[in-house]
Amino acid sequence: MRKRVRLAELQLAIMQVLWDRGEAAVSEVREAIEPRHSVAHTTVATMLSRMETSGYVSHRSEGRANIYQPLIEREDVGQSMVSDLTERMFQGDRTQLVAHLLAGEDITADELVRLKKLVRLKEKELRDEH
Amino acid sequence: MRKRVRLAELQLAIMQVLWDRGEAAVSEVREAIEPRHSVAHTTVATMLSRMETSGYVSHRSEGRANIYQPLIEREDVGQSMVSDLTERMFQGDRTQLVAHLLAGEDITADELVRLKKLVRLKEKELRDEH
DNA sequence: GACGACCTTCTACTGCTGTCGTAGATCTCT
DNA sequence: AGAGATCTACGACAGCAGTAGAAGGTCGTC
Repeated sequence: MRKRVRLAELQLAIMQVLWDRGEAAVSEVREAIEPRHSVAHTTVATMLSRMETSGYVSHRSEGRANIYQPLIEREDVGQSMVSDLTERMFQGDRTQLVAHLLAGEDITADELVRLKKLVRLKEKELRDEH
Repeated sequence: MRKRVRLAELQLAIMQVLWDRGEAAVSEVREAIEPRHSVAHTTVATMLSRMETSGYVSHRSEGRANIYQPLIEREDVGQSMVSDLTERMFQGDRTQLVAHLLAGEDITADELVRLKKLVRLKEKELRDEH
């Protein structure tokens, strides 16, 4: 059982970059998050440094630059955050979560098909476990 | 379009009580959240007072006590928070969200059935819109 | 009419997140 | 060698969430 991780806004954006690329220098991270989060270079550096303290990333030094790598996995964090929301907002009722998801106005027929597939797949998986 | 609301841990716990009961005095709220959040009476009072400033609740005074009521709706907050997570964690891909939900180990066959029903219902709803 | 129980309001402190500026190291190009 | 660009490291500060003590009002009951 991995421990629960809850990442805040900017931290998550930064992690996404690291997950996408495997590793990245501070300036790469900064550029990558630029569209949504327009912050100074030092802001990113500070964040990364703190995230290292928290055990989320590690770095090695390459020339003058620090290259950061993720230490936690995207899948784990994703699952943590979904469970977390389910518990806090819907008292653990997963169907509630999905209900709210579907209530979002702009859901497409195509998405619904994919969702059904996901559920069917999981059903099969459950059956095969015995 | 209602505005996005993101509630933190304790605040959400407090809102849940108000949603469940329609309204509640500080001490009621405190008792209700006790199991998960064991905090002083004044902590709850402070929180509620700040939440009033943020426009999440309002209160009227009944005798010596303040009775608080929710000003935001459970449904709206639920949807806000789901959208928010979907965007921040899964780049808006809702199927990803569900995939992670299903990856939680302890999902039951019964839940899967209910999920399928939800999706089918939504499909029907979409079709009927034309 | 005084006591204790119960409430609110005010004030304050901690820790986390976000945000940078400044200082100083280093590389790179002319 | 000197000028710029680029990086890190450090320190600072603001805002929000959580937490609660102290001070002071109000109510019921002997």
